[in-house]
Amino acid sequence: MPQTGTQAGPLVVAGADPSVPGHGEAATASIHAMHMFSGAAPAAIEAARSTARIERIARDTRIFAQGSPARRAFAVVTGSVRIVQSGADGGQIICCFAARGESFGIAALFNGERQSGDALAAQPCEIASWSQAQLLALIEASPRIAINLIGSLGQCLLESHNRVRELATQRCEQRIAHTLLRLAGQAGCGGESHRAISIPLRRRDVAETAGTTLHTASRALAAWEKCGLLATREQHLMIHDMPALTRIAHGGDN
Amino acid sequence: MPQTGTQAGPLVVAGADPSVPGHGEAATASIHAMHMFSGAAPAAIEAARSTARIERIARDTRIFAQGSPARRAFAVVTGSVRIVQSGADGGQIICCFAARGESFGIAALFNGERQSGDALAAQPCEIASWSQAQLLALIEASPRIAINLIGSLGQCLLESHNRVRELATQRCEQRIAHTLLRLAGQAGCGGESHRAISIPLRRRDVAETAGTTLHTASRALAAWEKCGLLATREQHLMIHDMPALTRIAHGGDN
DNA sequence: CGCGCCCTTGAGAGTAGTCAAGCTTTGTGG
DNA sequence: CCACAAAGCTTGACTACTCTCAAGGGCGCG
Repeated sequence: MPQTGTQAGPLVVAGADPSVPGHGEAATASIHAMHMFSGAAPAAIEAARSTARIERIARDTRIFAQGSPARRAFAVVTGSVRIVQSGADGGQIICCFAARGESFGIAALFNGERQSGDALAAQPCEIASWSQAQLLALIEASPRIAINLIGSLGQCLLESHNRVRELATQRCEQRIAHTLLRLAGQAGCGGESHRAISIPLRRRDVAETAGTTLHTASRALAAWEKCGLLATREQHLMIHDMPALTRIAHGGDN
Repeated sequence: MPQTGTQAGPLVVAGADPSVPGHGEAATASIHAMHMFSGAAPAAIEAARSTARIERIARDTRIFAQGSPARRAFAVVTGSVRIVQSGADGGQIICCFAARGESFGIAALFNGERQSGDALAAQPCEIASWSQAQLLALIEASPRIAINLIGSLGQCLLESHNRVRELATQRCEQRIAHTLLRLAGQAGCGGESHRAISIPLRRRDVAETAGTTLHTASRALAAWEKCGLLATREQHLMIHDMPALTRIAHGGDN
């Protein structure tokens, strides 16, 4: 566990933009707003602010690699990140997306495991990170941070269990619908029935999140697009009829 | 959040055996050995010991119910627990098993979520539990406990992601093999090539863990049993050829 | 003895994966 | 500004894995 301060070594991040010195003002302001620090002692938040390494990441750049030992805790300041796991046989899935304010790369941090997937910038990002030792110190100063992390890891786990059940028991179409609803909940903006997903999604991404093939996902989305249920514009999905999607997700039509 | 001490109300546990007063000696000794307390301050462990509610649970008894608010943290003293999630459509899966020394019911604890499944005693159990407030106090006294919980939740999450990938990309047979290997790792005893799984498993359990139907699981296990790869005796699985199973799991034969 | 639970096995059908081809859009370099 | 290449999307036809439906056997327990 090297480096303690702001002398950011190029340990994990390729493609960091050096035009950002390390502590952008806008970025540090939003550390308050992060899940993991909500309700923490002001001193701990200040410490988090001053020890954070903040980096600007270009789209599709890798933040950490599958199989590498987990040495840092990450959180999204702006943009979004997707975690992609590849199997030995070439099979790929998207484990999850991390949106603004969410942490990622925590699951393997305190148990000696290796990262279960590549973390890739789904769009241009600012990413904050802390070394394991720094995070431990922060938790020591304010255990509330650990509680928050337990809460969000738990949420991921519950969600993952839902996904497992859907994969095991539901039709492709239902799973794709669920996938969109989940993403709309996590990173959507708009009203009750119209919602736009702020993460760029190719067909392939939808497929790998829903656990199906590009072809099947494309067929379903094209069909829904045809009947006005949703629309795609430059890899951004807009849902025009949430109730109908919900009905499909619940197996309403067959 | 009611009750604070040892006046155990029948809040969650049905079928508790009243012949156990509350603090068995053997049970409290093994609190030391639990993951969640490993490395914690002795005072915190003592506090954990003195505040734990310990209950004896009969096989197939429900410890908490899917959809109920999470109010307590649980850990297995002896026996094993399975967490079963049921969908609105009747589809069921086994989210995970908790074996000796492992905690469960934590995922929904600090985020206001509800339990994602029923917790059922897979065999006669002794279960320790603490209220949310008690656990918070323990963590305050020794943040190491929170770190341990983050570690084990993280491990569950990594495992769940692996399961998702397997469900999305692999054949039934491979998934069943993976399931057995995972269980052998978690609750197995024996050597390199011969291993017995100490959790009782019906065909149905294997199916719901691997994400397939009773029938498909039965066919695969019967075939493997026929060629001496494994054996079943009274719902207990013994694997006789781990390398061969591993080969199947990796798609070795097709 | 009969009922319930668990396991096995067979036959048929359908969802979704695989293979294949062509279209649209985007970006790059001449 | 156009040509070409690369990436992404759509669609069709075929195949097969696995689910569904169905029936029957073994075992323990009331």
